[in-house]
Amino acid sequence: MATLETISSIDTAPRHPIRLVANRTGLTVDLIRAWEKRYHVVEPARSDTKRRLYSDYDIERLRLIRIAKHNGRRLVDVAPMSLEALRDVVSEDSRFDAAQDNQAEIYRPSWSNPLESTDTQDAVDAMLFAIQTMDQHRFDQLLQEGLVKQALPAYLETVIGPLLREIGESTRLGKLRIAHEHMATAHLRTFIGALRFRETFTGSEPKIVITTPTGQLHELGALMIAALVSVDGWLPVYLGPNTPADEIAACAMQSGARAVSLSLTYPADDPRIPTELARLRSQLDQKIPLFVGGSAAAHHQQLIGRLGLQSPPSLNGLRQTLNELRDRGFRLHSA
Amino acid sequence: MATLETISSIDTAPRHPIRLVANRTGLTVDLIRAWEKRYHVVEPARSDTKRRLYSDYDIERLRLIRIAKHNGRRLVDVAPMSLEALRDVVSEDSRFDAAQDNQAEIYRPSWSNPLESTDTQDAVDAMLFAIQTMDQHRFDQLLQEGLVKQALPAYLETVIGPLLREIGESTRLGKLRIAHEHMATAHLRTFIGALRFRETFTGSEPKIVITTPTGQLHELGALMIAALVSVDGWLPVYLGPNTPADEIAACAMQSGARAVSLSLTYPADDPRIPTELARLRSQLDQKIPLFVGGSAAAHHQQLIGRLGLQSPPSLNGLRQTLNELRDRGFRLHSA
DNA sequence: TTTGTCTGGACAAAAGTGGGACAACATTGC
DNA sequence: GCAATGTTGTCCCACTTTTGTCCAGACAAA
Repeated sequence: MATLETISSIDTAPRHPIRLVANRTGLTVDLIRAWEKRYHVVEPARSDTKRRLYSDYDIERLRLIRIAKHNGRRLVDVAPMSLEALRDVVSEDSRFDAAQDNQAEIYRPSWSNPLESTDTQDAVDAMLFAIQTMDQHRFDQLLQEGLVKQALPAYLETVIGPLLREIGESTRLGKLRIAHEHMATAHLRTFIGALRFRETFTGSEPKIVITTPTGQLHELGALMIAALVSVDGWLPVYLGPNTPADEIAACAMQSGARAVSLSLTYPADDPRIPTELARLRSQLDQKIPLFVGGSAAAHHQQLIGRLGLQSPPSLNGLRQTLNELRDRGFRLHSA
Repeated sequence: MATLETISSIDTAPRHPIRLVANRTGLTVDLIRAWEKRYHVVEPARSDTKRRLYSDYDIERLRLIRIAKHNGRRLVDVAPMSLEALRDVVSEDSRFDAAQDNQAEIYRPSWSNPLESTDTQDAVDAMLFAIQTMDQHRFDQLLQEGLVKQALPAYLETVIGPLLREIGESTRLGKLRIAHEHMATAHLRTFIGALRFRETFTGSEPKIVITTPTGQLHELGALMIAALVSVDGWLPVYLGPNTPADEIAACAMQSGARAVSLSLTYPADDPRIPTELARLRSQLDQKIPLFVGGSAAAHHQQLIGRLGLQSPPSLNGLRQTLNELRDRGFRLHSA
């Protein structure tokens, strides 16, 4: 696959002329030179005739510096930073932006299957390529095709989950633009949301409230859960992202839900998470189990244990636990 | 116990320029300086050229003070408070807010306006009732039914649009819980998103980039536009909410879009809006028109005029303008 | 020949600073 | 109530610092 060759170490071989760098970074040629002259932002190698030759590394630096500037940093401050420091600064800034940007979804499914067959990996790569070229139609097509080949639960676990993780990672590393990530996220939101319409309801399904707590703006993990559990005969009460604990509890009460499931992804260390979880657990009927999943669930193991929450290791684990709960509940209910 | 570890130690090293602080807190640069001048809200360190340098601690203070203000506190009262005192005040206020929410009345059809054409108003009322009773299935059913009775553009304008306004208003007034609003929003996101799949593409449609600018987190307006224009033979490049100006411009360039449309709803007075719009307009090819719609567009009439943007008064107006643009473009293209 | 890049410098726009003015709004005292 | 007073967001000014753009003359690439 050539789409996303491992990006961990960026090529430092000097090969790109300044014009190409300008095109890729969105800076002007003059500006790149001015930055070099004044702050030594990058020190490109030279050809034997003194032409500047930039490496991928340089381009990455320039891109990040441009973003940092846009976030309000001063050139003087960011110019001497290393690539790693720049990445930290940029991700920190966008994380703490007042409006809590949608950027850089780092979805690391703690419940993902470590063994990946090449088949699904190819599918993911093809999708990433479609995203990179902004080929929405192709992307839709691939999503639909994949769904035909596998049952929904397996599809979510082996394709959609890894895809989300790769998108997040690639965006963070600058391989994908934020615009690409936005487009992909919006399409996936539509796609996964539409899955739920394929189910028919009898009205007697047990209900499960699904959402993300305050501060967690990425809803795709939660939406995947909603799609998944509806396959198994649950009726998801889906609240979207960023719901305060009080509201989740009230909703569970009003709808008569038998379970609540939350998805935690980003930011993983939001200080509001412990408070919200504790608050929710205390307001919720003790008989209602509270599930916590998502890539960031691992950061809160201790808390989860103390509060008596459930944190299934994978989508499959969640599914099984819910099935047991449903059947047990059914017996109790009819007895 | 570490469960509720309040982030006790915040970095007090001065390093952030005022612009970044404005970005992170949502305050304007002027306001931050005014607060310092009058109440010494924060006393940032200075660079050797007298530029203000704020610490994380300062930013946290400013953020809390902004929230306290939003909750109705007076600046004079909160300005001298310590960080801990501020946290207490803010959490106390939000608890009180939540308590008030609990008193939300049961559905009263006070929102049925007798003057309105009863048919669509009835539909909206019925949907609101379904939302309040958390009857998702009924809500879906009503949404689907309504779509059968009217063509999509009329449906969006006479039912979905008013419904969104009513939901927002009712939530603001406490008639609906936040949980209700979340459920309704999530469902509408799925419903409207699914509409776009009904269209078939030939690949020769003109493209239009549709999104909301940085800070605008509500995407339903933009999504409605995407659904609408696809009826008229445009191919929407839909980016979801909260896209930085640079990314919008880059996306328009890469996808070769012929138009860009933004939706502004909330917050209407976000100080980033003028900057982002100006930035976008300047980066975008002059030949590409930039449309600005949504309920908050009215707050920016002057800006829209100055930048030469287009702001159609209604969805229908947008539709007509786009149709003309499409046909004109077609002639030019084939001439 | 034409186009692009190089260096060094000049210039101008943008953004930050201190000070102050002002209008919108809320609160207080009568 | 109503006028006086206090509060607060925004804007303007004159000045400095920072940053983006442009130019000239020389050279290299196509």
